Amino acid sequence: MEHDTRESLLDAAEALFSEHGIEAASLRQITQQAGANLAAVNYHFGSKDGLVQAVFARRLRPLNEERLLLLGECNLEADDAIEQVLSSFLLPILRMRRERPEGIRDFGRLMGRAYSEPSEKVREMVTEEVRPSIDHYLEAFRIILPNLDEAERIWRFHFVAGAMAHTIACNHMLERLSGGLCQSTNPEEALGQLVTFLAAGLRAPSRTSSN
Amino acid sequence: MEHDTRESLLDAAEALFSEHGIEAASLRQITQQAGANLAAVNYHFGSKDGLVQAVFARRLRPLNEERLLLLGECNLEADDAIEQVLSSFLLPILRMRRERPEGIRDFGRLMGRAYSEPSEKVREMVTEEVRPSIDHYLEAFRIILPNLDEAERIWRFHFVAGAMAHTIACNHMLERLSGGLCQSTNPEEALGQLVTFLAAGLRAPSRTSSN
DNA sequence: GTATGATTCAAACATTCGTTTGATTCACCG
DNA sequence: CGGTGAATCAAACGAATGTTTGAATCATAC
Repeated sequence: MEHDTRESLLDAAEALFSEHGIEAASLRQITQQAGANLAAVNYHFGSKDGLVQAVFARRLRPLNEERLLLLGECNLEADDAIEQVLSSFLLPILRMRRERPEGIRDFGRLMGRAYSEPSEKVREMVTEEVRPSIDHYLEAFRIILPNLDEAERIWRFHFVAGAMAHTIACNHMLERLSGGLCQSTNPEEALGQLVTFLAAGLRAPSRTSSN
Repeated sequence: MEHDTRESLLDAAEALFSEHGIEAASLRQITQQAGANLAAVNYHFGSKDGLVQAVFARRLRPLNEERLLLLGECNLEADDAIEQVLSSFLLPILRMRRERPEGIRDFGRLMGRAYSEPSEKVREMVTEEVRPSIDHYLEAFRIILPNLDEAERIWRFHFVAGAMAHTIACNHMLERLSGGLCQSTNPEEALGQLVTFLAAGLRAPSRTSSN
């Protein structure tokens, strides 16, 4: 089973990156939690940077594929096209936090933090991994928000991404703020609240155009 | 001028925390940029943690004072009460990024990242510094958004904070996304876009209540 | 001018980091 | 069985981290 150590390293790295941050998680912690030798990371991934990249790529590729799949199923001319597009964007990553082989849960937090990572190397890595998906969504926005000018569309897409990232990365704050009243780990609840809020924001009249 | 070194250390730490992250900015970088001796940080602040706390406290105290001052000036029964409250919340930190003694510019990015800091110590430090301000805003929300139930109000306040934090922390991404079309460093422009979007989101009908 | 306390300084402290090395173990095929 | 390459291992590498130390320097007041 050569794959076992590789996967164990990715799982441990994902969990520890999520909990302590990328820089603060040491290779010694990671390899110990994975039950592997210290040198295993450099053997399998070349370096810590290689490990970081692999951690993101493992989840981001299928994540963006699922997004684009759902986006393709949206009816962009329906009355609720905005809600459909938002759901296709938000649902895949929200679901990630609850489902399947346990480890995926951590990736949400890690991903929510990735946009504002201090390390430029990490930010560029993530940005380039997400960019093609972003371009498709901006294109969809041009169809479902024709009354906005291009700058407004980009601003509002930025806000959508911000609310999503904050919801995912800062669930601890939401729960403390609400005294447990709001549970951001429940994907259906989080999705509903997000879509309602963001769809209304996207529908706000243009600040410049007459229409 | 005993204050000179203290302030220089705070300025350098603020800039380097903002650029490289709190953990990645070393005391040697900080003291060198401040023109001080390596031991100066431990002398003036006791430890690196003490320095971090001082960096946040220096800006957060006046920031929250200004927020509450502006909030007190809002007419919560006016038609545009929502816009007024949002402006009072967003404007102070957006202005910080452009104005005054140079260093403040960096604090926005640092603050935008603070909510999702990996270090729990830092997060709690910032949370406790901001909490009283948050409580006042939640109270204002109860007045201007009476049709929502409490959970919805907290969710939406969370989204407001998220869009703001993302706008401040990830301006680089907005500019790259738009090819320079959107300039988040312009506080008036950013405020206008944010308020338009967020006010519409806050006005979305309740998902549960009948009204 | 000299004494006192605050401040600065160069140097070293013990840890920890990511990475490398070279030997050892393992699985698999001829 | 013997051999070949992948995989794992303990050990050490050099560099960087936050912190501490004790002497040197400064400003201030008597």
